[in-house]
Amino acid sequence: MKFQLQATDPAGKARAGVFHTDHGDVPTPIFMPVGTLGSVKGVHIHELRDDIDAKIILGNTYHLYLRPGIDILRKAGGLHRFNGWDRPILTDSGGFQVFSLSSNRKLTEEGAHFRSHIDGSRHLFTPEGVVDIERAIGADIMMALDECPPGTSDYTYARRSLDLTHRWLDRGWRRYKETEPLYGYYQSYFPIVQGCTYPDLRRESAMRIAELGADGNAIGGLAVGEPAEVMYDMIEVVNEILPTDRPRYLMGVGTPANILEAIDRGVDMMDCVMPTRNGRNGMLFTPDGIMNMRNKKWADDFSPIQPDGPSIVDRVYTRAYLRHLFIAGELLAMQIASIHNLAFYLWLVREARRHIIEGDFHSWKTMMVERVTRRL
RNA sequence: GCUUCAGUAGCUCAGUUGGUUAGAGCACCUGACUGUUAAUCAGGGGGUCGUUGGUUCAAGCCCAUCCUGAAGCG
Repeated sequence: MKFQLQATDPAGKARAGVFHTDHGDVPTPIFMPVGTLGSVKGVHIHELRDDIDAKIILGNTYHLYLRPGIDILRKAGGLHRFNGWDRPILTDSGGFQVFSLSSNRKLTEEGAHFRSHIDGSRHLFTPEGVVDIERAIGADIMMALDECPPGTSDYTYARRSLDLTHRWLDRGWRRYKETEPLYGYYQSYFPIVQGCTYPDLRRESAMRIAELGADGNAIGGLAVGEPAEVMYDMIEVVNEILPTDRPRYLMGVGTPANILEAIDRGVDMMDCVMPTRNGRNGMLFTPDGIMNMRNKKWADDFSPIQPDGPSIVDRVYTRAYLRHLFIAGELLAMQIASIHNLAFYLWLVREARRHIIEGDFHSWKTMMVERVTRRL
């Protein structure tokens, strides 16, 4: 059994559990820092493990395939040996990159044809090929190749896209079952629910995905422009159907409030670039609200970033100093902000888990959502 | 003292044969960012165009004057 459910919130659908991997256990709910190219931007492994206490990080198939390339990752013995991270790694399939970032791509039944954003070279991602790449990367959790359609897609497009994603899923799943890990440890394969903002498509997709019996199931195609309430509705629709004895992974979400609302609706895993990207751009997430560290009001605030914060950076650096570093364009500003934000996100899900186990998650969540959305 | 060149936004500078509310980059202030092509992107405030006078329908631009700075010559 890969996943153990430990507690369910009596007032909602929030769950606490543990996902077991050969690189260690992941307590859920969990937030997973994004490390697209095999590095969480601006954050050392030491900080990630010992200060932030991240339990699992992401890598990206598209980016790692283009650079450094699969040969290098095979020679290295997988991404864990390459980047020094000895805890679990999840790889996104690259579907999101191919579809939302590359303007020069074409979809066929076979797969996704695209051109490298680095040198313009032509490539083809098939569901089978992506499994092979993820085997070479050595991810503990491999994501299926899907199409992530725009949030504005009409029903006809959403219908066609979903059917293709399902056919691709069958092919990827078959390849997954036919192949073995390269480095001696187990790898899971997570399918992804799509269906845009159409409840019937979401239900159909969730049923199709549930039938596979994968170690975990993902919800994709959300937070792509639709209102948050619509996203929450789609999560509810899908989680009515996805099995309760497997973790549910909401891809690419989100703000601290999004994360709490998702957990409240039975989501167990999440990832997002927000804590690192927004951190690099001067935004800090805290239990008391959002701070833009470039704002003048912090110029002479010599109090710590967050006096009782979970990270060392919260306690040793002042707000005035951090603002100075941002205004001066110092690298350290981005490092401090990234570490702070990730430490906060990990603290938030640890607290969520604690409250689920203690049985008062729902009321705690309501209070926290109000707090974390304030502007400081 | 003479000659030449230069004075336009906080800084460095554009500014056509004179022709609408004088522009850029940086800086400053403020937003945005959701399975990372992002130390990125967007917006805003800010100018008696060195001074005074003249020519002209109209002057940052032409003429004179003075002020300031740089270079060269005595």
